[in-house]
Amino acid sequence: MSIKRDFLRKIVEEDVKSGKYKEVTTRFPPEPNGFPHIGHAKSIALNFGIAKDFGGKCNLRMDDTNPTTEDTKYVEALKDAVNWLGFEWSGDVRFTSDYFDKLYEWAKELIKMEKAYVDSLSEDEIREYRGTVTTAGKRSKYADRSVDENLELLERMKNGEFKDGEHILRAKIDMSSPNMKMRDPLIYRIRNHSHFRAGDKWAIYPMYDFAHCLSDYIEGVSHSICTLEFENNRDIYNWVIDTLELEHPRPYQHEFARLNINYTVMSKRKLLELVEGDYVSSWDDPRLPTIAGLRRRGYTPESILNFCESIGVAKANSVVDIAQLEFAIRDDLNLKVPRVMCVTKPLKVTIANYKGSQEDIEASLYPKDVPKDGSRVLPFSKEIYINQDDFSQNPPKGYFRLTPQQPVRLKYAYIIECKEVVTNESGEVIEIVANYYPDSKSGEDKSGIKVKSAIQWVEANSSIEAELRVYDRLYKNEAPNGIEDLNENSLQVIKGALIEPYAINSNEERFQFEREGYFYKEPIDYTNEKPIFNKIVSLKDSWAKKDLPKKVTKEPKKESQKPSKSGEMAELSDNQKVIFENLIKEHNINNQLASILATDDTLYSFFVTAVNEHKSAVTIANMVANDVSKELKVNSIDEVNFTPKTIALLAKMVDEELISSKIAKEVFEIVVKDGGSPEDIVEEKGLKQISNPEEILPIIKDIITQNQEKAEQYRSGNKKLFGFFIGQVLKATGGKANPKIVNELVTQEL
RNA sequence: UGGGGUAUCGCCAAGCGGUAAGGCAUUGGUUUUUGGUAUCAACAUUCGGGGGUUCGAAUCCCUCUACCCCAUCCA
Repeated sequence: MSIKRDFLRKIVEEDVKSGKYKEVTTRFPPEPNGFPHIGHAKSIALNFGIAKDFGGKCNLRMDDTNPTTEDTKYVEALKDAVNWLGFEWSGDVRFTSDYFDKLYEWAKELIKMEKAYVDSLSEDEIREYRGTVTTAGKRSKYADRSVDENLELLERMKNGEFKDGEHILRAKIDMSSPNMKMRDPLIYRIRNHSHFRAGDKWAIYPMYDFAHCLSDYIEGVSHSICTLEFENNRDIYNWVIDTLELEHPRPYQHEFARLNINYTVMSKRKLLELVEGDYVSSWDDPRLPTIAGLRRRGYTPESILNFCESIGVAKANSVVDIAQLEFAIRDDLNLKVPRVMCVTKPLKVTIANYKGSQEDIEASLYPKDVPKDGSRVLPFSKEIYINQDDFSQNPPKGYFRLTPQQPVRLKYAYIIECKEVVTNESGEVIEIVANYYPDSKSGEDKSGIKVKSAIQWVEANSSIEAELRVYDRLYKNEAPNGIEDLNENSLQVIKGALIEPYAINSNEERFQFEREGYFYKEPIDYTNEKPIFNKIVSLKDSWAKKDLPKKVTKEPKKESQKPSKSGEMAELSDNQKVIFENLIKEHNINNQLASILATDDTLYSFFVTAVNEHKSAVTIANMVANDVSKELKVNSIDEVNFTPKTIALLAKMVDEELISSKIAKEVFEIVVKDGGSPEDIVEEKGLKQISNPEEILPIIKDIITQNQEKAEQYRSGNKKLFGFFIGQVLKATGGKANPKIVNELVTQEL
């Protein structure tokens, strides 16, 4: 288990530590209504990864509660994806549909508790009754049906006695809840539609909000991890479990940000649009971010897992740069796959002074920085092909390849130089006549010629023609909206590329075509007669980049924000104004503090009571407005461990310089957590402030000696380190040293 | 507009009162028979803005701003 943990793993870790759960159980719960994409991979990696890290289990559950959209082919695709990524789910694949009976019983339970009712409003009426985000909704007149009537209706709904939409089962919660999701959520709807697994048994199907939490509960899930858009649903999740009074341990829901990648789309709807509109070949089109697509393109599971790990898990909506994914696959393949030579745009080279008919050159499959062995035989003869890009008659500055003036090495073979350029009638170079240096053979070079680069080549007779499918980003737009943003050049088919025999004859599936990129034997269309390779990703190319237009640097993002009025404050009522003025005049409290106290009755009365105990308005006001207010955000005043007296005491000790304000905060936190009186805590833990320089000085000297280097840096201008020294001293004294004195002494000593 | 979230480098992302981690990208140097890899170095005096508290604030408090989610009988 790595030391660095995302926030979810921290939550899990804490739950494990506190003994909340005997075992960690997570689940990956897709709806089988589409093909999984790399966003699912993030979720898979997370859920299965957490289970693995904590020695728990992870289930694979098909959330199949909507019979009209789901299909078994998606179930297979989902299983494949999990397997391919290298994970094993615990037990069999689960289906929410397996729990339909249980779920139905719970629904009846809710009715009996008068916490659910059958509503018979129309769809439009329901929407209307729900209200809006700013106005409360109102309850349906059907909400008062008797338990028996509800039970009977539900039974008949289940048996298919009604048409779709005629009735609906709703939870009875709160039609004026600020959380729209809690306005009597729908929990069962009529769907006279057969289910791909349950067949025609049911005419009603549970809704997500009812089914999901209970399915988690049935499976003994401890941590139900989902994406951010379900944050609002968490209240129902808890409501259902609480209301049914299910026994502990019970699952809790946690949310993280879903994955977005630039230049592509991740939503089911948009992906479907691409496939159905024939903008791509199918769900496994190598340009798609689907697992099937990535897989067909040649991505390895390891690279995707590494990618998922590199992007982290957090709650901020974000868009990951596609370059990060490309890095992951390059990084993985670099150490794994053999190098091979391929000429994408062949240019014939005749070696005029080559005497023999053919020779075989043995060449390593891996560069020396890849710790793998293996070699293949490279035929060489008078007639070879090089890439058109590797020859130039008018080379740009810094061009390392073959020119009429500049020799080049044929990788693993000889150095050649251009003797004659043959052009066709339109002036295009169609052939090069070259000379080679017989004594320049790779590994036994005695020619003494220095070349700037070594290029790939293939021998004319033995090389094999192949088709290359080269993919570019699917969209030309970083944040694509729709079809109009598609990159029409996202697929480029190169026919007539020439490739060395080894690539065809070996069993390897992935190769690096040297100086070109990583390629994958097209898993479906490849035949030995017609070899086809998918380009997985290109190599980094700092030469090609030079010609590219520099990415327009965005204008400085620090757009000036409207400067808000300093110390802006809430509108005060007349009564509050009086208090406000009084606080400022009588107690010498600053505007902001006064405003906070004046606008909050609880804080104000807290303040007044505390000041009665100890007449130190400013100190107390600060503590009340900062620390007390913080606690009261979480807990109400009646359920909290402290009283105004606590604060008064603390303020007194601070005023008397018995403790520092830092320690006061610390003590306050202890009181909040465990209760007790401040004085006892200070006494018990020996937190009294040390203000005696003679006591502090040796410690400072010690720390400076231990950190000579940093002291030096400080003296030569790195003033940031001041805080470091203060921190060290305070740490050494357990926070007890009087920081003011420490400040003075450290300044003096340094 | 009510509620729920989120803001730290071009892109991800650590950080939880004491020196602003790391990765990707970018820019230079070294090595290199891949313009690849590896390696070294540079890249946030500042954490959305403004205030307050503190010896000290990305971290605590107040306030403003921007963006995302919620009014499917989808999940």
